[in-house]
Amino acid sequence: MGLRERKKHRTRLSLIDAAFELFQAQGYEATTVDQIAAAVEVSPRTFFRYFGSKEDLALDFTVEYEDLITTALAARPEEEPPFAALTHAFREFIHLMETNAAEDTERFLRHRRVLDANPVLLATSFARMAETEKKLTVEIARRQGTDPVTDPRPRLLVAFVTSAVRVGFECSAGGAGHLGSLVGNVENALSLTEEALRPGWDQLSLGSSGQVATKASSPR
Amino acid sequence: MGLRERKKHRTRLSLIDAAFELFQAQGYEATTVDQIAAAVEVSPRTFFRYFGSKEDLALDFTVEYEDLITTALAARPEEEPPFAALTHAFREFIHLMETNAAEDTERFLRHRRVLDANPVLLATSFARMAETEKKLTVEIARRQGTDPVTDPRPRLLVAFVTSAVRVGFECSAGGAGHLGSLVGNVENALSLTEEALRPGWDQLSLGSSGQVATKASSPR
DNA sequence: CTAATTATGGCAGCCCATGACAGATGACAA
DNA sequence: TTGTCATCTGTCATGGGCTGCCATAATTAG
Repeated sequence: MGLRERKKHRTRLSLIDAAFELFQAQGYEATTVDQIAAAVEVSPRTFFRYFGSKEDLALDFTVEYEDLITTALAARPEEEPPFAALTHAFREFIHLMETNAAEDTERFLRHRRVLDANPVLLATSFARMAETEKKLTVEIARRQGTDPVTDPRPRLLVAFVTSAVRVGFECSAGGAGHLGSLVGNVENALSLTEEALRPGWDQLSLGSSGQVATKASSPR
Repeated sequence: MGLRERKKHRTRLSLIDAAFELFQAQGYEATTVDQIAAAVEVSPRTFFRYFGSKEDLALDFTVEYEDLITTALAARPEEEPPFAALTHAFREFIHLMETNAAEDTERFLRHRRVLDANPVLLATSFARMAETEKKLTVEIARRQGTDPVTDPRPRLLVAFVTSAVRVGFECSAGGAGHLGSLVGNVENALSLTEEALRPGWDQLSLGSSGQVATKASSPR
């Protein structure tokens, strides 16, 4: 890897770190791109060569997490039922945050704190999750042997699990920022979801419909 | 109602209608506030006196819908189990769009089309739904006789149902814009969700935990 | 060392959004 | 009707987010 590339990578990380320090110190909205650029001694114009927008920087990690989750799901054994595969993938992801290098763990918690302090940003981060949901749905549908676009069931399954994770995060939002409670809350939400679902529903074993949607009935 | 107030109301509606016409013609992003203001022959500054932002205008109807849904839920009979109350509230809401005046129905469909064409906007609309979810959760928790902040179960139930509605909308996104298919898809998604959930789970009848979250276990 | 590639900085400009001030318009009472 | 008052509206100025353009400086390749 050449000098040029290393330099770029370093600048990128510097921008992220400087930005999040400012976000924590004075809030996301109150922090201007000029401030971030100045902190790294880079022209504001250059900032936008690294990140498409201030929001892009703030939510940059989401793409990394998307990779982690989708690959975690892909790595689950083929025999595992869809719901178990999904929840285990998410569990693995969360526990990865614990076993990570302390530096990465600290970054993760800082992200969470900034997001929890900015409802709009938090909402946007979940909005970006929609893309991840699509990918997860494709994989789940494959495992269920159904079609991810005409059959809403894999989509529903994915939505249920991601909802649980989201609720788990929400529960930990206010309370401090230590990782343990967050992990516990997500675990708990996933367990509750498992209790809530009818056993075997995720395996499409019964001859239940699911394709009714394509008929687009028009009552009344 | 005085002339002044009528005028304001008329200007407000004109702005919304002009905006959505432009949104459909050239896209949301490509439409500037100046264009909207010009179309209604109003100064751009005045635009911001009616709406806090361009996005506010585009998502204005969400607050109206929030009212409809929360009051629909509140109106459900007290004996009705929580899940049924929720789904019926949503069903009523959707069917209301059908029985509405043709003008309102047309507006509703136009909203959907613009949202479906703008992923960011769509995502933001669901983000705003978070507020609605909170209110629904409070009511559901009340009916379940549990606490909406310490017990994640009512939150999960609400999240499941709203997820289903969202998936129903998604299914209808591409296909044309006629109301029938949308209603059918949402109905279908709700039915599938009912199939997916373990009967009685929403009534917290069993002695299942639910409060485990507060212990914040930290495995590994 | 030279030449091509590429990152950077500065500038000008667009759009969104907000505060301040002044003028216009409707509301209301004498 | 008229005059006062509240409120709405337009204009101006400002700041922040974001982009295109061009010149310059740095890195890399030959």
